[in-house]
Amino acid sequence: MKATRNTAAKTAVLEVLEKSKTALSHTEIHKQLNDLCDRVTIYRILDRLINEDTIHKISNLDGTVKYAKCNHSHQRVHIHNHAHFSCEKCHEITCLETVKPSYIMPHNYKVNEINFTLSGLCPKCLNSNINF
Amino acid sequence: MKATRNTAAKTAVLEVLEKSKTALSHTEIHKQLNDLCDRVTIYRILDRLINEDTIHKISNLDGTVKYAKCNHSHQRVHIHNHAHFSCEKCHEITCLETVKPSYIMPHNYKVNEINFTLSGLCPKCLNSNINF
DNA sequence: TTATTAATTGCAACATTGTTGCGTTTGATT
DNA sequence: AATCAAACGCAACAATGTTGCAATTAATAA
Repeated sequence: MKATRNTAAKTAVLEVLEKSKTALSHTEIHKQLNDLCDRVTIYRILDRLINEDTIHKISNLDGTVKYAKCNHSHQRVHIHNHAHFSCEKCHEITCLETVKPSYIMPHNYKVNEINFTLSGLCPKCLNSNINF
Repeated sequence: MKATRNTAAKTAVLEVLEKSKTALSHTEIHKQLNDLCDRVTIYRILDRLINEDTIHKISNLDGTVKYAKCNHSHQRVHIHNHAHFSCEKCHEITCLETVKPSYIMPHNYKVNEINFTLSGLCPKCLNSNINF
């Protein structure tokens, strides 16, 4: 495989994702970096980080794509099959690392990966709705 | 609510989706209609069909968006919370109407909708892999 | 430290997907 | 047949992602 380098831009992208509690879109990352590097460069860095298994990509119900740092802390083999929550009000996406769905598949399907996204109201927005 | 009309284009779009065993993208529908109507018209028809609850929209892991006819046959109240299977080889998306995941959520989240997509190999592609 | 070289970057151009405004056409109703 | 709002086509635009290429730079060896 190709050697991969640590560049200022890559470090900065990773730092932004590390600091964020929620998954971020390409545009959000670009804004936070404040023209440190080109739009295209960010796409390429995100691709590299995904290949390195440092971040993962989340496709939301509404078609938006977000990125989040992987949590490798507890497993030796990293599995992406956790759930994501997408808030309908604030549009934040959070990883629900502890939520793992169980399900029964029909025969003759080979499942390699699952994507489980729930949407509704996150705790923050749920609380601010109490006054309704 | 606004009155909705039956037009040639709407009938044709619905027919294409009815005949298809798998979910189709906007582009795929457009090609099948063979310039019966404008690209934009198809987007508007799809929006209307979703509002009428005749079809549903599926966002795939890779960011592609597909549409499929709803199966209203057995329930009085139609629920979209079934799973979808996305084949990594032929890229077809099929509705797994019988697969409903069970899961345990953390407190303080209000779940309104769920999206459960599994990817891997569909029965067709799994069989053609036997010779490997 | 300097030279080497392949990975990375910036820029421009392009592709795809989806949206909006507006004048025209058309389906359903009277 | 007349009415009129829904639906349409077209042009223009916006957002998101990709590609080719020349210039720059990080990591390695000399």
